Amino acid sequence: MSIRIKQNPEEVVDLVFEAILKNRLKPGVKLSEISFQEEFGYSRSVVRQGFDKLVDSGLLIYKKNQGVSVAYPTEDETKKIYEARMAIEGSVINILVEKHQQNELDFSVIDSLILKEKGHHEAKEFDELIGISCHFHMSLAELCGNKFIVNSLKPLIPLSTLAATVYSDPNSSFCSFAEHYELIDAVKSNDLKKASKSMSRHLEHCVESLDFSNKVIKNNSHSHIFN
Amino acid sequence: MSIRIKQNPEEVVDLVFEAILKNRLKPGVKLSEISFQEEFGYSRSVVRQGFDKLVDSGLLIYKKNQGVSVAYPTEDETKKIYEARMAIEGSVINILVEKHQQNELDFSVIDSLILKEKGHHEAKEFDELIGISCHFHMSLAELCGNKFIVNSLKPLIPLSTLAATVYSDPNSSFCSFAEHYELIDAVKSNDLKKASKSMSRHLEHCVESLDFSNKVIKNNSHSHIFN
DNA sequence: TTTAAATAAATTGTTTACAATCATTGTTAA
DNA sequence: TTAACAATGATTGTAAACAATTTATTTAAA
Repeated sequence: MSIRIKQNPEEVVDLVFEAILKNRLKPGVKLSEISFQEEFGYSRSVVRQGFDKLVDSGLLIYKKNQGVSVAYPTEDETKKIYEARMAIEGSVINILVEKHQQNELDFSVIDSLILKEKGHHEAKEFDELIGISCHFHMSLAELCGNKFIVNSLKPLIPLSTLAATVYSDPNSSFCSFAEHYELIDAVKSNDLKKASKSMSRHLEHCVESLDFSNKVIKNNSHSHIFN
Repeated sequence: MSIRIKQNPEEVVDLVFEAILKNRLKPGVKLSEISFQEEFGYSRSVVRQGFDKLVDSGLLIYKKNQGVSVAYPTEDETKKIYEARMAIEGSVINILVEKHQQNELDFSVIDSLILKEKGHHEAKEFDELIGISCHFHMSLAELCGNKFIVNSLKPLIPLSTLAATVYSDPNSSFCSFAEHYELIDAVKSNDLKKASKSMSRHLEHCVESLDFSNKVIKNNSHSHIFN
C-alpha cells in the first residue's frame, strides 16, 4: 500500500460539499485553513484553493482577513435560490420530456434513487433522506447530458440544504419522496404539462415547508470540524 | 496620486472576461502566468487565483503542468452552450414578463443598450456589436434581481462569443440587434408567448448563423497577450 | 466591577524559493 | 533525412516563510 499525498483541491471541495449535503456541516460555522490542514492532511495552499472554489459557488462566505464560513442563507436569499432552481429545473424537465419522447433516456440511476428514498422514508431515516433527495435533483440535471446545465444547478442544491437546516419546520416534510415519484412518472408518460406542473409545485412545497420565523442553529463552536 | 498595488484576483478575471467579449483574446491561445505578471503587474499568485476562477467558469481550459488556455468550444459544446442558455434565458423571460405585469421593471439600462446597438449597427461597426450584444443578454438576467440566475448565465455568454469567433460565418449576421428589439417589445407589451418565442428563435438563429464546417483561427503565437 | 488600553496569540494575505513537470532544442545513430 | 534519445530551458506545482490583520488575553485605570 502506497502512501498517497493529498494535494487535490477538488477533494477539499467534495469534502465540504458532501458534508453540507449530509447536514454534518452547519450553516454559519467558520472553517479555518489550519484546522482543515490538521484534520485532513492537505497543505494550507491546497485547502485555500478548495475554499476559493467553494466561495465562488456561494457555499462558503468569505470576509477579508476573517476567512470563510458556511453560508447562512437569509429568507430573501432562500426564496431566490428556489426561484433560480425553478428557472433551471423547469427547463430540465422540458429537455427530459423531449429526450424521452425520442427514447434517449436511461432512468436506471433515477429509479434506484427513488427506491433508496422509499426505503429510508419507510424506515423513517429522515436525515439520510435529505442527501439522497439532493442527488435526485442533480441526477435529473445530469440526465440532460449537458454539463453547462449541471454546473448551473450544482451550487443551488447544497444551498437549499443549508436553507432547510436553518428554517426547517419539524412539523412539515421537506422535499417529499412522493412528489419525486409523481414527477418521474409524468416524465415517463411523456406528459410535459403534468411534469412541469409537478416540478413547480414540488419546489413551491419545499419553500412552503420552511418556517422563516424560526431560525434554528447558530453553533460556531466546534472541537472537530464536522460533527 | 498614490501608487496602487494590484493584487485583486477579480481584476484578472475581468481583464480576461472583457478581452474575450471584445474578441481581443482568441480561442485556444495559451496564457502563461509569468507573461501575465510581466504584462499587467499582478504577482503570480494573484494571476493564478484569477486563472483558477476562470477555469471553474469554463472560459479557460486547464491542463495539469501545462497551464491554461482560452477555451475552444467544439461544435457539440457550442450547441450545448446554447441549449443551456435557452434553459436559463427562457426562464428569465418568464420572470421578466411577470415582473413587468406588476410594474416592477426599470428598462433604462436595456433601452440604452438597444440604442447603442442601433448606433453601431447603422455605423456598421460590427466588432463593437458583439460585446454590447453580450451585455444586453446579461442585463436581461440582471433585471430579474436574482444573483443566482445571473451567476448561472455569466460563464455562458463569453463562451458563446468564443464559439462565434471559431465558427463565425461572415455571410450571416450573429445575434442581430433587430431581434433584441423585438424581444424587448414583446416583454413591454406583456405578451409572454411572443416574448418566449422571440427568445428561443433568437438563440436558434445565433446557432444557425454559425458555420461548423469552417473553423477559423488557431493563432497561438503572440508577442503581447491580447491583440 | 467595568471599561479601556496594551500586549500576546492566532489566523489570514502574499511573496518567495524550491521541486516537479513539460516543451524545446540539440545530438547521435539508423 | 528522419527518428529516437538526451540535455536544456521554461513553466507550473507546492510548500514554507514572512507580513498584515484580526481576535483573545492581560493589565491598568475609572
